Amino acid sequence: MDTTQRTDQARSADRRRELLEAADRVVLRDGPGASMNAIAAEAGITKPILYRHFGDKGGLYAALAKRHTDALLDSLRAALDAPAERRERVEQTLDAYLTAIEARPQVYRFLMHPSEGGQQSEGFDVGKHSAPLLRRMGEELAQVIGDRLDLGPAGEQLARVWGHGIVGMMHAAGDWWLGERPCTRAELVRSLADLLWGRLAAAGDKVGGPGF
Amino acid sequence: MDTTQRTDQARSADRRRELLEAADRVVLRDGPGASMNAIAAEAGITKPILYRHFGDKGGLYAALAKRHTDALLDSLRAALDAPAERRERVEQTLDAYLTAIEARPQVYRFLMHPSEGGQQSEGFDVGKHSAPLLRRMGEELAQVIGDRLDLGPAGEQLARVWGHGIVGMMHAAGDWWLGERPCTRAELVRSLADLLWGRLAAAGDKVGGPGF
DNA sequence: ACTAAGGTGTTACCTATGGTAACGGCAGTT
DNA sequence: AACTGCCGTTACCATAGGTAACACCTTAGT
Repeated sequence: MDTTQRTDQARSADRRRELLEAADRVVLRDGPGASMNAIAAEAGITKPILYRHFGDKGGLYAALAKRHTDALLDSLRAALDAPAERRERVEQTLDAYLTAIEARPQVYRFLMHPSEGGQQSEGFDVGKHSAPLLRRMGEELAQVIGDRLDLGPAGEQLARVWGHGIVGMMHAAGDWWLGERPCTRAELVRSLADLLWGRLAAAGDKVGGPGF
Repeated sequence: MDTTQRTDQARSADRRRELLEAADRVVLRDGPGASMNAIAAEAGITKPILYRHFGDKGGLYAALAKRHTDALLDSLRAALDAPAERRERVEQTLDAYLTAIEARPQVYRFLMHPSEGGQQSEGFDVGKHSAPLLRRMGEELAQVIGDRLDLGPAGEQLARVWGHGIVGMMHAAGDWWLGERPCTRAELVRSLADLLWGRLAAAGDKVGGPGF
């Protein structure tokens, strides 16, 4: 009986992984607009099985998103925990994120602002995934900041604001960069780190201008 | 003949505005998942007319988004151009943005991460709108920064990176804040401005910690 | 060997939605 | 009176998400 359940569960888990991998391929190929039918076809089966495994499309996409999100967060954590001075760590982390989105843009386009790829203008309610990743990254960063920096009495809150703010900065800049490729990754990293290091505040007004 | 065309055009424009206002009401009520049927019903007409006016759902939503986007950008420009010193302006701008999203969260949820509201998990390809607003804000800010700050040879590029980065920071932090309300708007503004002013870089390590 | 359970898989169907075709009517112009 | 141009309708199509009902196969227990 134990063995039965174990084997059953194991097979089910295996199947689930297979299905997720098929879904992954399709999403990577067709974009986030991929239909359940297409995914099922790629997996060599039909829709109802997908629904039995994942409940609904949101469930499938959530499972898919979780995979990549976890992977990305791991790589970011590694960069954040590296033995180096602060500026170096920040740059490493930014670079890790940008490297990831550069290597597999489709994946991260899917995670961030879903419905975009795909020839069809169809779609579904994918907004649910974007938030989770950004939020998780924000909270994670906030944790690190709050743990390691001495920010005074309201430090906890400050850390959270900064965590989400920095993640948002990274995300938006990365997204824009991925679309226009106006510079190298290293330059982007430097520019963002400079921003975080207060260079905006320190910069001088342009001569003759109205000041800023 | 002239009069004819003029009156026809005028009536058409009026109608278009009416339709947009109806769509606005529905989107505000039902979220971005609002169906074309619902919008048509609210306007007291049927679908084909909407399609004649806006082409497709994307067109309608684009028109809708443009309205709000323009309005928001105006208010941001005003804050950015106010006669005050730099820090003050930055805070004013952040505050203007946050005030706007606080006053009409539904609108900005629609503009930013579309498909989210609505009881249905239906949706359509709204990802197209999010980008435009963020991008436009980013470019606008980049312009201001590039125009007024002396950033050396690569200043142009730096300004663009910063523009998009800051906008992303504002967006993500605002979004998170709107969801959790962990502090007052003024506190959030101060925290973000502090971040921009390099307080992250300047903060001391926590005693006993591994450093950051 | 027979049965019960729980997984896999199918076909066929329902519903809602974006989108369109074909039609009719109502104004003003010529 | 005929023409043009917009408003508006009903009816329809295609596609996508999601579900019901049914069949199969493997394994456990009797």
